[in-house]
Amino acid sequence: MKTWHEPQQIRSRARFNHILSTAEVLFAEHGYEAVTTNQIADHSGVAIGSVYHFFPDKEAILGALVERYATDLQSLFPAAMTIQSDLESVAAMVIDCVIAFEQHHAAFSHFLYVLDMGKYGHIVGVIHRTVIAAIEQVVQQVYPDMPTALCLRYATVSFHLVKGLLPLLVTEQDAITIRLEIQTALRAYLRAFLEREGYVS
Amino acid sequence: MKTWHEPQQIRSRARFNHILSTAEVLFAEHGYEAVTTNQIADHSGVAIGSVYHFFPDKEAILGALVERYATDLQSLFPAAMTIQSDLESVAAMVIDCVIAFEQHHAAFSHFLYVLDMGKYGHIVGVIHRTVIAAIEQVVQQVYPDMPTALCLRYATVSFHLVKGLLPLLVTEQDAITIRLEIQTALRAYLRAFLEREGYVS
Amino acid sequence: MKTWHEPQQIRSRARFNHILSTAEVLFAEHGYEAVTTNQIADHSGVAIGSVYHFFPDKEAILGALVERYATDLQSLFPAAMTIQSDLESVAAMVIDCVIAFEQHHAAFSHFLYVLDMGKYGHIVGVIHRTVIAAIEQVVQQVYPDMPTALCLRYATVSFHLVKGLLPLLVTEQDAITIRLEIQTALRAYLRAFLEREGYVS
Amino acid sequence: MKTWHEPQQIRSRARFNHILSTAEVLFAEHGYEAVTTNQIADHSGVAIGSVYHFFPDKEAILGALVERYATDLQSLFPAAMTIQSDLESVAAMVIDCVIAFEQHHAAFSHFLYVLDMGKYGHIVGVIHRTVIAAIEQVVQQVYPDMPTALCLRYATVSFHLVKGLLPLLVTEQDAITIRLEIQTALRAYLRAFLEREGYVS
DNA sequence: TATGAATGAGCCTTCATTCAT
DNA sequence: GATGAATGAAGGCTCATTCAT
Repeated sequence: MKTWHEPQQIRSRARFNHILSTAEVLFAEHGYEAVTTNQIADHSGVAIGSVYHFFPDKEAILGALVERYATDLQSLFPAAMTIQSDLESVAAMVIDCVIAFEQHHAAFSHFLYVLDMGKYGHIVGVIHRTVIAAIEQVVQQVYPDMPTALCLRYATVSFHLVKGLLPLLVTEQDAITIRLEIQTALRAYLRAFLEREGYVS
Repeated sequence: MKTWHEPQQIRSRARFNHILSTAEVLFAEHGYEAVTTNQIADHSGVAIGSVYHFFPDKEAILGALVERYATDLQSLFPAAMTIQSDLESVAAMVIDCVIAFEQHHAAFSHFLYVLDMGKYGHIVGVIHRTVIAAIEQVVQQVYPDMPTALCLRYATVSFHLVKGLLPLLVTEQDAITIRLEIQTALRAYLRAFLEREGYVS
Repeated sequence: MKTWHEPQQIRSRARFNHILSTAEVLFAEHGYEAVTTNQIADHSGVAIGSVYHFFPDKEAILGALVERYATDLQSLFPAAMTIQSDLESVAAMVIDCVIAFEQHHAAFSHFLYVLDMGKYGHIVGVIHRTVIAAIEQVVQQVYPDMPTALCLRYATVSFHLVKGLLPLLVTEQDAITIRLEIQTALRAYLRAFLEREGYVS
Repeated sequence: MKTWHEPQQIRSRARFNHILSTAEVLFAEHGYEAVTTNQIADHSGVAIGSVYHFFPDKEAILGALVERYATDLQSLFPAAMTIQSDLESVAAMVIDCVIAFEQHHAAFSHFLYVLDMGKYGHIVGVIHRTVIAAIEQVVQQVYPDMPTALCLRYATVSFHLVKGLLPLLVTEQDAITIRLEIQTALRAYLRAFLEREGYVS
């Protein structure tokens, strides 16, 4: 039996979102594993039973948050990217987009950089797939005759390239320089990739 | 004659190493957090008390293993590499070196890719620093007049670039293609970096 | 004209019975303890609050169902049975009567065989008493001058004898043989009892 | 990994038995389901962790107790029964044996009469099988040429017959009379069974 | 030194019941 | 009357660490 409910009413949805936002803050601050469901309840000003009224288990909270992020993510990229016909300048703004996104989605970097993919990949994976799909789509639009598989490969690699570099923005002291470095790397890879595959514009 | 007395220090060190190697295998298979200290003891054929005789706590086991890896890591890049004046061909070898290293250090990829840096960075960080230092050193030798800070930056960025991309070798189906892609990215970044900083050969 | 007003009492009683029948099915399938009040509400298509409108607590649902069974139980033994002067052939029918009853009262065997009497005896006990009273009455009619206490004792013992044996019908593979065995036991005890007490026909 | 241990040392075995005996008393008094593992720990004067050091989970405590009972059961029946060549007099003492057994095994009747067989049959079943096997063996010895299947059937039915009647000793006020009644029933069934199958002595 | 039994705080989850709407 | 979101005590179990032998 489903003892939990996807909220339909306004009141319910407010509560649902409230719990989710509380969890978001806690996840961002202490990490998913370190946060207990009772903490989420307490900080939400809600009984633990209410948390389990909305979510079947702890992982479902993670899942709901990820889904929320994935939704927001979909309205993030296309808007900024599709207009540009120049892939290089697209590459330039991707990083800024992500950084901006992180600002308004407290737990995003935790999901992206620290959560164990082997353990939570089946949940967090949507984020990866969403971003990769967005990149893929842009590339496909600019190079309509590029094979899908190739688009996907480029999207996948460049996504992980940026994903691997972004944490340096926090780790290293000179964020501005790092941002430049990431752009350099991303653009360099793009150019090399296109050249190798014979798509030199 | 006390010939039957095995020197205590040696026996001790053997036990220490044995426990560590057992932990290595377990960490590699199940991940650091999932492994219990009692498991390590059992699989080592040693009492849990003995584990705590050698290591003050669980993190110390991680620390010792990381240190062992850091030591081995110093001979990561063969001497031949530094001789190469062509950094591009060096870049080509780096990936193979790391892959080879992973083969003989079961938990390496777990430490590098999945362990939460926010939580264990103070322990695992040595690995990062060691590899980065190695890269830095190679670059410094090829470009003796490049400022240290710049060398370090290049080393740091390229390290994270590769670190971000390597997991794809396991995730994606066509490992050979991925390896090519990583090399492309690494070389492209190197070239762009040198060009931008005015070190065009 | 308020023809569109369904009489409240009837609607109420219908709801009551509906909930009860739903609970019956669930109890039969999963057992009383395993079924939650929310499950009963959901499967009834009724709000949990409504369940508690009709029943003060979970045990009251059990109680109402038991009472319903107890009522039906009073017509357990067909009128024809009492006419029979031969108690042995009566004994032959008893088992079939109970089996037939079980068929139309899904949770009956659960109440009779698995529910903890120490915990729910004060509720389920009615069933026992009703059946025993029915048996007692039959015996009394056939042997009008048998002391009530003796009738009661016989009824009690033979009831528990059958109750102890009936579950074998489900447990053991050859139900037909088992049914024969139960009849043998029941009749043998009857004969021995009558003989011992000096009621040999 | 087995985090719990079957105790080998004397100290350990004492603790193990102590916990088990505490559980026995609690099970007997409140029933298996009502007793919490923490209660067992508290009443044992032991930390909850110690309980889980010896038993993998709550059901294992039940299992260990059942096994202990099954062992004791095996030394109970043969001794008393095998000597007698007269099955009827054997039947006479069986009840006394069981009653005596119950006196020294506090939770026995709870296991036998109230524990849900559908849920715990896979654990408690050993008791059933042990007793049935004992009866079967005795019958086989007295009637060596009776088919095994028939022996088993008799053993099974007579076991459940007694099992169904024994609780009356506690429920009803006149225990002596009930005991007589049980013996009557058991003997009557035995005689009828033998007669029907053509084993009249 | 080596042993391994013992510890206990704390985690995730369930479910009968209430009460404001 | 009907609704169903909200409650929160309580339960089974884990595991890093200690310490008496």
